Amino acid sequence: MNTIKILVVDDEAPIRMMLRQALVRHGFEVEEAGDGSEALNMVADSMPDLMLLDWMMPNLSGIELVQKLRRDEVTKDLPIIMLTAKVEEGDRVKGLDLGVDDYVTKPFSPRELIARINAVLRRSNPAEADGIIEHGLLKLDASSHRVTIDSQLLELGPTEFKLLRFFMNNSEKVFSRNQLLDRVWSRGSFIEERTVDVHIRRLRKALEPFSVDGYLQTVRGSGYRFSANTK
Amino acid sequence: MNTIKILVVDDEAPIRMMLRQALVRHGFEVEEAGDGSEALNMVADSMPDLMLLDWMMPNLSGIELVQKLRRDEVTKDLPIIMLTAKVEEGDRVKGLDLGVDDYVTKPFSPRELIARINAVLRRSNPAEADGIIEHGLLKLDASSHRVTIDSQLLELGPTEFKLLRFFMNNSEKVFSRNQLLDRVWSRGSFIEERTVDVHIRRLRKALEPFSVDGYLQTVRGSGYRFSANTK
DNA sequence: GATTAATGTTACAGCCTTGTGACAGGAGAA
DNA sequence: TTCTCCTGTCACAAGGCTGTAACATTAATC
Repeated sequence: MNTIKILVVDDEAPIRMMLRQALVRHGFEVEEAGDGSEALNMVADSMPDLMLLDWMMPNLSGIELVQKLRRDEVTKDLPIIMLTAKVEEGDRVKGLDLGVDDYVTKPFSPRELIARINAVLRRSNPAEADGIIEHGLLKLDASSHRVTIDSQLLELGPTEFKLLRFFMNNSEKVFSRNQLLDRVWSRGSFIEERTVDVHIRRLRKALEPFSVDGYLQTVRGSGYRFSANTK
Repeated sequence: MNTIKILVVDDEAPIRMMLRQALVRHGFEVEEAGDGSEALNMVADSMPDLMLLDWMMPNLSGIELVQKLRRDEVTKDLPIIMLTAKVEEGDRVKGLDLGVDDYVTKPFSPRELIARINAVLRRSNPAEADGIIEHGLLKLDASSHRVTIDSQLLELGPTEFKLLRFFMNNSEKVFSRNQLLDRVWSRGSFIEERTVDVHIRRLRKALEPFSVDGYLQTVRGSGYRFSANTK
């Protein structure tokens, strides 16, 4: 599981601390900013996956910060959850117009906050619903999460499944180990390049009893390639 | 694709305006009603695809409106999403009993609203309407709320029933715990993902004495799948 | 053919996911 | 009220998967 980075923006250090604690406990990576302009820098620097923003802040207010982010092409889709002390009609409407993704009103429980965060993250995901991909005897059905070869069901682990899906969606192209780590393992993890080799090996072993081999090809010095052409 | 018509029922014009704006921007067709009786007329006239209903309204209240609609054969399946000012346990339960499809608590973001609307529409589509579904030895009669396996009556709790019905209506597809929470539990509250596991377990336990197992399959790392294929 | 680098294979300890039973609280019935 | 059924959560157990290291094998260059 890749770690998700959350930027906490609040002018009060104790509250940041509390939030950090709750978030870290649930496996998120946390960064902090004490005011709006600091937040802008951090967003530019490390592009978090989600921003938790206190509504009331000195200097650059929450409103302005959100406006700025929304205007920028790069950050206009950054999921933002606002923390509000209480529901004020005026603020609410403003926030809605700006495109904030969700509100959490204080006081809130850590669990609720986590649930909201997960909901927003899930929603902002483009939903990776593919269809059925076929290459020769190999058939991969993403919706049922099944792979068959010559009508025989294959047993694959999660990573092997993702790897095979990626290759079948990008056949005939060579990918370096690093590219594969980026695109199959999803960023954020620090994994040895050689790990890819091992998973390739596992995939090959799963296919071996059925096919005459040749789907997963090694391109020495460059990486691997999936090819439907037998041989 | 057909444009989808949404009826917005709220007594406050500014809020209707705001909602209209958000909905139109996402490609929906919008109609408005300022109170319950007006809403009844519009439903009769133009049969919208979904109704967005403010819980607090003068005259005909939200409760009464829903009751009336649910009693009428023509409108008893009209998807309804309620807008509530805050989560009141009592109201929520009442609403669930009446057959409201989902809740959105203010304040909410346009994105969240749109997401909920799409979720409800998606859910109401595959006609999980009453009917008899059969998969192998399993037979589920939605109208009489009965499940039999090999002609033996099964005792299921409300949640297990809904879960099984959902799976039987969407067999062979893998659903993540979160998807299941969205589509089987009316997601007004925040529920732990692992809760799904427990209900799966309860369902399996209920089926166990009869079948040779294999209906409810675990897809490690992804979720669960219902499959009629033994194994 | 020898040397060196790259890739194939295997084994394994730890982590993560899932299975499972227990339990407290809530809602409804008696 | 008290009782019963149901539900969501937790804690622990079990087992599968994963990333790495270590060793074997193959390819490339000279």
